[in-house]
Amino acid sequence: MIQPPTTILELKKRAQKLAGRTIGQLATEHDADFPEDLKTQKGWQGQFIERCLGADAGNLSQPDFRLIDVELKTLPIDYQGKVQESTYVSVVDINKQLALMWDESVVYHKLKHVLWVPVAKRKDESISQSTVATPFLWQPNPVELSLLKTDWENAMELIAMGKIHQLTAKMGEVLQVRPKAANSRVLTDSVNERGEPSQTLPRGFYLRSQFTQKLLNQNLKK
DNA sequence: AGGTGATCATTA
DNA sequence: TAATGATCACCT
Repeated sequence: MIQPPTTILELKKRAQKLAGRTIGQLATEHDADFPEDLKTQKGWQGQFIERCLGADAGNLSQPDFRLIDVELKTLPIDYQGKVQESTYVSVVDINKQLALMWDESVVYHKLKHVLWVPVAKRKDESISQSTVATPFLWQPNPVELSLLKTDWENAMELIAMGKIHQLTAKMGEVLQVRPKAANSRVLTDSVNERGEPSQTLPRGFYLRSQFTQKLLNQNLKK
């Protein structure tokens, strides 16, 4: 078990050591097995990198590194540096009675400081051949923060109005809401437009890949 | 049941 | 082919 990093600098140093290494090399060092592909182990890579860096939040709704309040996100890219997928952030609170403010939200707490770990992979390449690119720490600038806050507030307002059925993945400039469940038949408690108890498919907040692509590009320029 | 880690796979 | 909607594994 790797100890959690106690300072940002320590985390940064650990992360930088991963750059240029393949997942196969890291798995050997950490005595870990890796799956053939991610079809049935979609979260394996993210959890493996967490383990490599000493993340300690488990599945609590908190940033991964609790001592320093930093969230870890792996970012799937190709060898041209193109982001391959959106980034899951957290579940959507569909049945919270009190209306939360942005500053108190899980989304804000997780995104206010993120260690991005880009992992490059070719489509026909095995997991073990995937290569960690250059990890970078990110804190949203005022513009980014404003975009996130607006998207979050718009989504939460619809939910508070009982109009979650109107909430689609097409909404949100940088932060969207999409299903987040074992399958499409799963239901969770909600409240409808008349304020009556209801049920709906669980949803999650996701960062659009166009947004994370910009973060990656900005970091390359530095 | 509902969080974590996400990517898969079909649609538009 | 990008984006949306669906799904997989593990944990508490």
